[in-house]
Amino acid sequence: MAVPAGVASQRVADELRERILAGRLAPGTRIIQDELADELNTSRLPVREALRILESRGLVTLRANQGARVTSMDVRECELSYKIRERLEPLLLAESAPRLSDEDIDAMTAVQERIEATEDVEEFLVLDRRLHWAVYQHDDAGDLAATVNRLWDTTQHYRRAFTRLAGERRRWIINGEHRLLIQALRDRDHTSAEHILELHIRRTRVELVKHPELFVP
Amino acid sequence: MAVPAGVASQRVADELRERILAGRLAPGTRIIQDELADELNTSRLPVREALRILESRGLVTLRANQGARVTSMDVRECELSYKIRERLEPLLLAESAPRLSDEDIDAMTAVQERIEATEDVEEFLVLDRRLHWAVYQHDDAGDLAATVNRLWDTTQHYRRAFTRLAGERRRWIINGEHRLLIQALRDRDHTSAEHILELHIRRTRVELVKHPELFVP
DNA sequence: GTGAGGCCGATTGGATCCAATAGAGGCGAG
DNA sequence: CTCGCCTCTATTGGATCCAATCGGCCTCAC
Repeated sequence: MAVPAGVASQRVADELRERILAGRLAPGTRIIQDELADELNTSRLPVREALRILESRGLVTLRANQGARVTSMDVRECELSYKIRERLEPLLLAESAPRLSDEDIDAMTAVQERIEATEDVEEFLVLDRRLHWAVYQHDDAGDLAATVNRLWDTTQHYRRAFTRLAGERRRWIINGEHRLLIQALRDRDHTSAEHILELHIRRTRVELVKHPELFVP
Repeated sequence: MAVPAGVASQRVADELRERILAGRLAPGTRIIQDELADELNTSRLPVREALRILESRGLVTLRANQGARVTSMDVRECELSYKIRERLEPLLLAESAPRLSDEDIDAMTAVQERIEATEDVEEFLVLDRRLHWAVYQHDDAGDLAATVNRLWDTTQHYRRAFTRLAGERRRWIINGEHRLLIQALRDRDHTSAEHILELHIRRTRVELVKHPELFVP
């Protein structure tokens, strides 16, 4: 079976990213080039390029002659990621919101209803991310979106751990904020939407740093 | 002569980045892997890895089977980069400023004096960047700094073009803002420093977008 | 028994070779 | 003369091979 198409290194990078984001590769895990190459039916060369790509995205950490490991963060770095998100995501919203259609906003509501219905952590993570990106979907200059995406990627593992120990109360606070955000967008009140979004991220950050035990494996 | 040390792909990436930032490779220029490999006395493999690295940094653009080109921006993308800087650099300042020593601030003043003394565009670009990074030097979580650095990198070419056509009046406005910023830092008035920095970047952005002709090569 | 030093396997880094693709230029038909 | 096809070459993408380096383990001296 020949490799179908597309640049192999991109394919490897996508696969590896997926494994990390899905939690199948924990922070600190060593990545051996040969193993990955064998599993993905390719040579080590695309794997090496993929590792460089993911290093630049912050998902893996390379050290000369010592191989690659899944990047791990401490609580300080994670907090800073959230502070960056607080400043950038409202900007992303401002770029995208004027072009949101009523149908787009209906779709957000539908996603939010599924968020409220699910009990599964993995499903929550997927849907929460989908909701945010539904808000940003009409941003046209991809650079900002790429930066923010990177922040979501590098903090995904800790967001999962945090979600696991979040109780029902916290979940409903999140849902309330999401509902407020969607309503502000529906009202075309973009300034309020920006503020709600900023507060939503800040509040999550403040809760997160109350659990430094998530960062000491 | 053997290659001294350090990972070759990093060395190639650094060299290529330097050439782009120095303006020796204009946006849109095609980069041929063989040529670069010959010039740097290495094989194409480190060059390929270097191109991946720089692609992730936004400095080069890769298209499958069509090689690499120095990334070019339109006025819209450049404006967005400045908007991002407006939000992130004050944050970077807030992280770093509390740890600035009096000597650090004296050094900034010295750099600013050199900025005011020079007539040379290249020297201005170097010193202006050095001044800003003197402000941010005590940031410890490198992720934010890396993001901002990337923004400086990708807009460097257009900053150069803009500086070339800036008259004496604009230069003195910039100098005034720099002086205000340094004074606020000296007074340990970090909130004002953040605001001055944000306004400094915003004003530059507003001026920049008045010259869309810089983006049509 | 313990610590230092050296050897060996595992793994990464780099070079060369071969295959696949895109773009340019020439050739022929209309 | 022009348009379209086709070959041919320059360049990129991928695989394999060889060299360099790191870390663990064993040995030996004290």
